[in-house]
Amino acid sequence: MTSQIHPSKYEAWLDSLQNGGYRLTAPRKAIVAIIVNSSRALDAVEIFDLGRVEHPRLGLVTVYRTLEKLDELGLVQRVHQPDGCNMYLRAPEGHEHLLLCKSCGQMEYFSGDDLSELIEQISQRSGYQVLEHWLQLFGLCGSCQVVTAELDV
Amino acid sequence: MTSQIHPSKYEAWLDSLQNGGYRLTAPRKAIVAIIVNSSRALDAVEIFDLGRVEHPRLGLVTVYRTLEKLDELGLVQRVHQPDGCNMYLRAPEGHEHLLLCKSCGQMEYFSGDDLSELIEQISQRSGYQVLEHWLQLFGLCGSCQVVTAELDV
DNA sequence: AGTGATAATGATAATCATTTTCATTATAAT
DNA sequence: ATTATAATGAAAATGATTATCATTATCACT
Ligand SMILES: [Mn+2]
Ligand SMILES: [Mn+2]
Ligand SMILES: [Zn+2]
Ligand SMILES: [Zn+2]
Repeated sequence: MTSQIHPSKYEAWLDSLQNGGYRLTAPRKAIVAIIVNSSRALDAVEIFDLGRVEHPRLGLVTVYRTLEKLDELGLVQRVHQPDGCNMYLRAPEGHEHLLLCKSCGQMEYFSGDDLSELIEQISQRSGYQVLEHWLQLFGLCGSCQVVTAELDV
Repeated sequence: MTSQIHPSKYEAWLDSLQNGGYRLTAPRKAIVAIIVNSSRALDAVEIFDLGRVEHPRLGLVTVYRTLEKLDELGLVQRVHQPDGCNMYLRAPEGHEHLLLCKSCGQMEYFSGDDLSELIEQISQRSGYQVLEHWLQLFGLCGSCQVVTAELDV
C-alpha cells in the first residue's frame, strides 16, 4: 500500500534513484510515496511525520538527505511562497508553472504560457539576454472559493 | 553624504518611516541609504558590513529589525533566487517585475507584462480564481554578456 | 533649549532549522 | 552466503534569526 494514486510515477522515481546510483531503501520508498501522492508542497517535518506512519524508525535527517537527492535528480522542486521557501513538491514535467491556492495550499501545474513576445521586448529595452523565467499564479481553488462565498452571506 | 544617487527616494523612505510612527535614527538612516542606492539585492550581513562604514557601532540585530519594518511599510521586498531567499531589494513601484543577472547579481524592474489573457485561460481550465502573480526573468546583463563573449574566443 | 516618556539600540543569550559526525545497519553486486 | 560500502539515525555542531534586557537616543511637550 505504498502508492495508490500514482503507482507508475512512484515506480519511475524509484527507478530514477536507482539509475542515479542510489540504493532503494525503506525510508526512501516511504518518502517518495508521500511526495508523489501529495497535491500540496510539504516541508521536511511534515514528510517526517507522514513517513513515520509507514516507517516508524525514520529519522528527520534522512528526510533532508532524501530531499537533497530527489532535488539533484530533478524529481522535486523547492516551492517559493510569501511565508517561506522550504517546502517541496514534485518538479514540473516539461514547461509548466505553478498555480497555488492561498487558502488551502493545494497546488497544480499549468502550461501554455507564451512569454516570448514580452521577453523579446524586455531584452530590447534592457540589453539583457533573458535565459529563463519564473512564473507563479496565486489564487483560490474551486472549493476554497465556495467556503469564502459561504462566509460573507 | 548619506545619499548620492537617489536623494529624493532616501528622503521619501525616511518620511515613510516617520509617518509609520517610527523614529529616525542614525542606524536606520545608514541602512536606508545603503538599500536605496543599491542595484543588487543585499543580505543582512552585507547591509551590516556596509552600514558599519557610516555607523561603526551598528549592530546586526538592528539590520534585521529595520528590514522587518521596511518590509512592513512596503519599501523593500525579499528576493527569491535559486540559491537563497534572504536578500532584500527596494520594492517595486506599481506593477513591476524583476529582471536579474545570473552572473553579477544586478537587478532591475520592468513593467508592461500583460498576463490577463493567460490568467483568464488558466482560470477557466482550473476553476481557480487567480488573485496575483509572480514573474521573474533571469539572464545576463549587458556587461556580463561581454565578459562571457570574451571568455570563449 | 530642557525635560521626560519611551522607542530604539546593541551586547548577549536563546531558539530553531539544517548539517555534520560516527557507529551501526541494510543494500546489492559478487 | 559473503562482502564492500552506501545509507541510516542518534547525537552533537553549526549558523541564521530572534528574544532579553540594561543603556541610549529621539522627539513631543514645555
Ligand atoms: Mn513559462
Ligand atoms: Mn505582472
Ligand atoms: Zn524563495
Ligand atoms: Zn551582470
